[in-house]
Amino acid sequence: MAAADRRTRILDAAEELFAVDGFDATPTARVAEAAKVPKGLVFYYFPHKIDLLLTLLQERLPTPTKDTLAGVVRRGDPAGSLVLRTIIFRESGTHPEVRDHLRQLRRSLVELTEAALDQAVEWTVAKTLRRQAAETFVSVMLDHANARRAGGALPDVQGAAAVVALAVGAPRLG
Amino acid sequence: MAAADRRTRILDAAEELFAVDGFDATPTARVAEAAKVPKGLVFYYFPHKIDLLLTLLQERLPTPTKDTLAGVVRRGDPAGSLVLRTIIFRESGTHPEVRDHLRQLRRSLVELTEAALDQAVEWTVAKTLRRQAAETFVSVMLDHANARRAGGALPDVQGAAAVVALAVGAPRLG
Amino acid sequence: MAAADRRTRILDAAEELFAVDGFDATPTARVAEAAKVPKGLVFYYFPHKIDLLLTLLQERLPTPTKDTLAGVVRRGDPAGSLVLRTIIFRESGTHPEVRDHLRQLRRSLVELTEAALDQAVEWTVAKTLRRQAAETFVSVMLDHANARRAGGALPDVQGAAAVVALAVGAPRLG
Amino acid sequence: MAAADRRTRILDAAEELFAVDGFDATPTARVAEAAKVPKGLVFYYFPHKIDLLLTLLQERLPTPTKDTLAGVVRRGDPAGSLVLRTIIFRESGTHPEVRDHLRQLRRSLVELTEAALDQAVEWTVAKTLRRQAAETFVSVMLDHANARRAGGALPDVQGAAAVVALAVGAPRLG
DNA sequence: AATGAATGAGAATTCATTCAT
DNA sequence: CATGAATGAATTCTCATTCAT
Repeated sequence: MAAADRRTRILDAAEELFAVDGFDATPTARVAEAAKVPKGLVFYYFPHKIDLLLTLLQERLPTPTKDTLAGVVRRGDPAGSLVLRTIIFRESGTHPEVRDHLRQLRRSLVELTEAALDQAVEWTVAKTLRRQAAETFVSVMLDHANARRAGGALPDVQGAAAVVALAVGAPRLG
Repeated sequence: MAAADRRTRILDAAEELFAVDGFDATPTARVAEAAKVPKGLVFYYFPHKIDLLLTLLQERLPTPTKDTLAGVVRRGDPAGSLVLRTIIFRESGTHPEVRDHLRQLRRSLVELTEAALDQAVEWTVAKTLRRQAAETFVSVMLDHANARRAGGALPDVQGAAAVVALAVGAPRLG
Repeated sequence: MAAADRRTRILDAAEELFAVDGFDATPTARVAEAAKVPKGLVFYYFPHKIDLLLTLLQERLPTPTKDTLAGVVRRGDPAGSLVLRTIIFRESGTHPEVRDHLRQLRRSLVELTEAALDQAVEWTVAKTLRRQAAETFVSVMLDHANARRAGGALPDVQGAAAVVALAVGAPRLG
Repeated sequence: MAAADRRTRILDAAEELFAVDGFDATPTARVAEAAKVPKGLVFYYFPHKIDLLLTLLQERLPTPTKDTLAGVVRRGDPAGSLVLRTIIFRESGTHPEVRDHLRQLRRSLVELTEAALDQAVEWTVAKTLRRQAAETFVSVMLDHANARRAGGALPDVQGAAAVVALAVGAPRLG
């Protein structure tokens, strides 16, 4: 219990710090400090630094769902795990395992969006257009997540939803 | 001129290495090695490592032009400076100066796209829609550049162009 | 008895691992793992790592016997491990107890060899020569054991036996 | 010059410490300290700890010569440390390069001893016996060096020389 | 008696940066 | 101007040992 608790605290700290400062720029010592555990304990649970990142991805990155999508459109924000996606973006260029997660995330988002489009319109949308529309929207979602990390002005996800809806002739998307 | 040449070689090497491995993961020694100059010379021209990155941004990141946009739509590829944008994305979360560059890049791309939309359609597009359409397209462009660095499947920029064109009622965009 | 069993398994594992990888290069955790006991138990029975080695010395290093010697000569191999084990100790040459054991082992091997020589020849060998011959042979035995760890070509123990036998004028030694 | 000097001091310190305490038991920090250079400099010249050992091997391990052998026999001591140095290498029996050096050293010592035997006796010694005699003597030399590290009683190298000489029928060896 | 979580003192190694020449 | 030797703070990781339960 205390044990699980401390492991959790370590992951919490890592998530926060990796998102803010980046994986490479975050010494394990700082993770330990933020988690208020001794340095050795971090390596007890996560023998290599990269294991922290991988564990975060495996245990905390939820598979996108219909709700995810709805949340994105409604609030312009991909629900809870935005922080983790932030991390994914940053590190995917460097760590292959992370890259795979990103690839998968994109694919499942596209599929989900296609399904959402199908439900949103009453008529049949041409396959190609549907795919293009879905990919466009997913790009905006990902760009949004990425921009949030990068700290610039955030793209307007709802606006994109409107644009895409118009393109497929639907009144609204979501 | 030999001097200018060596300085250029250093920047070339830095650009390449930063793009591939990331800024933090690239020791200055490796830049020197790749540029075939002595290590001391790198610090002679760029007293601090970050100066390499900043100089790259200032001297080599072109302001987007109409041609940029045309190139993106036509070839689905943001012209020459993709590499630098790669760097921008990766480092923007960590280095404030870099973040500013990214912000500016996005803004000028949006403005440019709005202008392009105006030219592409014969009638007047509602301001809000035009802005949303432009932002959507810029998101796709940036997502494309980012995805290229991350190494996943590349989003379909031309498809996005088609979607956006449809949304604003234009036959084609570009 | 379960207890005795587990203690034995720990010593077995330690002996094997120390012989193969060396004392310093073998973490106690690996001993525990190899013995299939929890890590804490190793320290329960052997409060300090060195105690593993010392116990091995005291409980498992048999006093060399005539049979030992015969085995060495006949098979060119230090029967089962007697000498091989000495290698273990050499590792921690800094530890006084270990050094003492090693010294003693050498002495008793020399004495044994002298006795063997006496039996092998029918006439009396000069004391000095006998001692020199015995020491020579013991050196070869120990060098053999050492070389085995180091992984090089093994010295020819039987050849050495022949040489020594010739020197003291005996037809054969062993 | 100052540079070469400091590099030399590092190697001197390493040689001394490795011989006394062993390779594994000697932190690079202690080498630096003994050489009176900053820790970083050790890694500047020898990027990995093992390089210290390898360099010692390549630069300081002389090929054994006739004089070596004579010294060994005459003073019962491996002239200056030739063999003593080999002990260093035995430490890191896991490193292939080190093992190779050790193997080679043994071989060249055996060859040298065979040549010495040929010169020492007037008649022809049978090939097999000569080889056995040489190997025996080399084993004693190596065991001597080893025992020195272990700190026990030193085997009598001159006695071994006498034994070997007797075996091949020569009055004296060396 | 038994154990696995916890700890912290090192260990090797990296690297931006300085500076004497 | 140019350079490569020099530096030391920082970083990841290891492991013997302790101890609460």
